[in-house]
Amino acid sequence: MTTSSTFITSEHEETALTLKALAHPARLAILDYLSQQKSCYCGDLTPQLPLAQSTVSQHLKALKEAQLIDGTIEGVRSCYCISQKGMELMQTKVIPLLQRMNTTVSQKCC
Amino acid sequence: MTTSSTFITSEHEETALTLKALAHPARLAILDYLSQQKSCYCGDLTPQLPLAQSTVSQHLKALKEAQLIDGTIEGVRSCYCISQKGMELMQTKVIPLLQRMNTTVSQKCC
DNA sequence: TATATTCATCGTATTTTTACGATTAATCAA
DNA sequence: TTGATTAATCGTAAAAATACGATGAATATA
Repeated sequence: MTTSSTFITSEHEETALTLKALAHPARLAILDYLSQQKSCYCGDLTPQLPLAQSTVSQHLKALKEAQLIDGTIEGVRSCYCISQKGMELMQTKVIPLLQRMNTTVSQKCC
Repeated sequence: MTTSSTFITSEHEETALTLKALAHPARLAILDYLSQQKSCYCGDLTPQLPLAQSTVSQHLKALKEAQLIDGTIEGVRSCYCISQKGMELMQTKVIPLLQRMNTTVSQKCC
């Protein structure tokens, strides 16, 4: 892990953590699914994914640690949903950073 | 690497690759810098980053392979710039996927 | 031509990520 | 109470990412 400097800012550090949590096909698929389903149980995901139950649980943990989803225990099951706080983070931090890279360069470089 | 299914689509696979390239503080910082500078040489970056020259070169390679930057050899130096094609990809693929997760859920789940 | 500069690549060590099966804890149903 | 279900956690193996120094190829300069 690199420490933040003038060049690498804490914004870069923090956003990289969120992007890292997003940067896996299964985790993107889970988030995509949750955005349609409002909520689901871990057990709903496992049969749909080409992954073991323990692996799915690990991915959910990663998403939760990145504040992208919320999870609650409901009896014997665990219910997950998109995190409002996480989505705000996306809107205010992640997407703006990606957006500002797109400084429509008029002429090709070099 | 997981293969695409109905649940994990090729969109998820492809976007995850782009996000993975973005998911590092140094690479974000480089892209951020390039978005302001239009172009720069590898040698401009190395002294600003807390990383060895070979490591910076590796990060540039990763960004190039993800189509996020273009690179051209200019004599003894290498000139890099934001890739227009990559930015289109961001606008049409990556950001839309992130955006559509934000289905403003009215009530908290679970 | 000889030397210096720039940067990619190679080899390698370390850390992190990804995945699995086995186990455990908690709850539910019979 | 007993047995089944659900999902987290543990231990572990394999793969990928990250980092470095050393080297080499190409070009520029003296």
